[in-house]
Amino acid sequence: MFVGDRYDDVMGHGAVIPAQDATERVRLDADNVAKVATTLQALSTPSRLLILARLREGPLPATELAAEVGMEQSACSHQLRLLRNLGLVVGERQGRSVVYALHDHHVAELLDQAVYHVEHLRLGISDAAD
Amino acid sequence: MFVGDRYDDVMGHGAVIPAQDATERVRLDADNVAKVATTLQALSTPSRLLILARLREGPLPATELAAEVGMEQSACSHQLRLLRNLGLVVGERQGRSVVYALHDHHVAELLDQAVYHVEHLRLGISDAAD
DNA sequence: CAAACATATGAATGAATATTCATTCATGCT
DNA sequence: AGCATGAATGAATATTCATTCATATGTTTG
Repeated sequence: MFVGDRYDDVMGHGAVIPAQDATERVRLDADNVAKVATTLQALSTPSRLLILARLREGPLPATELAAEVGMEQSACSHQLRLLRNLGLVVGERQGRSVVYALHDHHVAELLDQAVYHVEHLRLGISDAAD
Repeated sequence: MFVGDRYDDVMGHGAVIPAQDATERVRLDADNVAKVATTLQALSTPSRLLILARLREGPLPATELAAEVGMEQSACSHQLRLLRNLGLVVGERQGRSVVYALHDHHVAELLDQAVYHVEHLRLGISDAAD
């Protein structure tokens, strides 16, 4: 399993700017696609979305987190590992607990943007399977 | 329920969420979650991402589209149906062809934002399965 | 109408993955 | 040390889902 490690400033404008002025195109080459897809997959399930959304409001120990999103501890832990491996959340041990939090503001914004745009789509979700 | 507080840089990552529209908070109730998750799932696979990314640059008839993203016609059609059902793309018949395009600017922006944030995540993708 | 082209569909298969159960590991308390 | 709590793990199961093959529907042109 390989990972390109340096995506620092792929887009070339050293500062954080809203991407809405799309001067730089979406530009998805084969490399990026896999990475983007994999990461977005983390947001593609209700359980993980709930976890992230909850953490969006602030850090929380694992057990409380599981309780709040209505999952079994084990199931939640599995999903947290996934999110951890993807670098979306971080867990810090504090006594008996491990307090989880979003990794950084990009995760938070990604969440916000995703929810915002999805909410504003005229989506006729019918998704009659495949 | 502590829902609703701000994410006042609890982590110390210097992340004060700008959010283009502060009135629209993340607010994910059980209803929304499913919809958001379902929609984001459309972006969670390389094939569909490629399709959307290509359409992001302009409309295209189905066959050309399939060719450009390197998929079989059938597979591409299946994915297009999915995207259609989700309201992310639209297809308009023009003679023999059906020309596909992104549904609206929200889809385009969702794509941009997703790619932008994912690119800027220090993600240690290792995802050692589940 | 027939032939050729363009797209959609259905069934089937295989891979990926979310969940549960049982167990283990780690930490704190008395 | 012994016990209780919190979290992670592995194996097993069930579900979800992307792709392929074969076929159907639709559309234009000869």
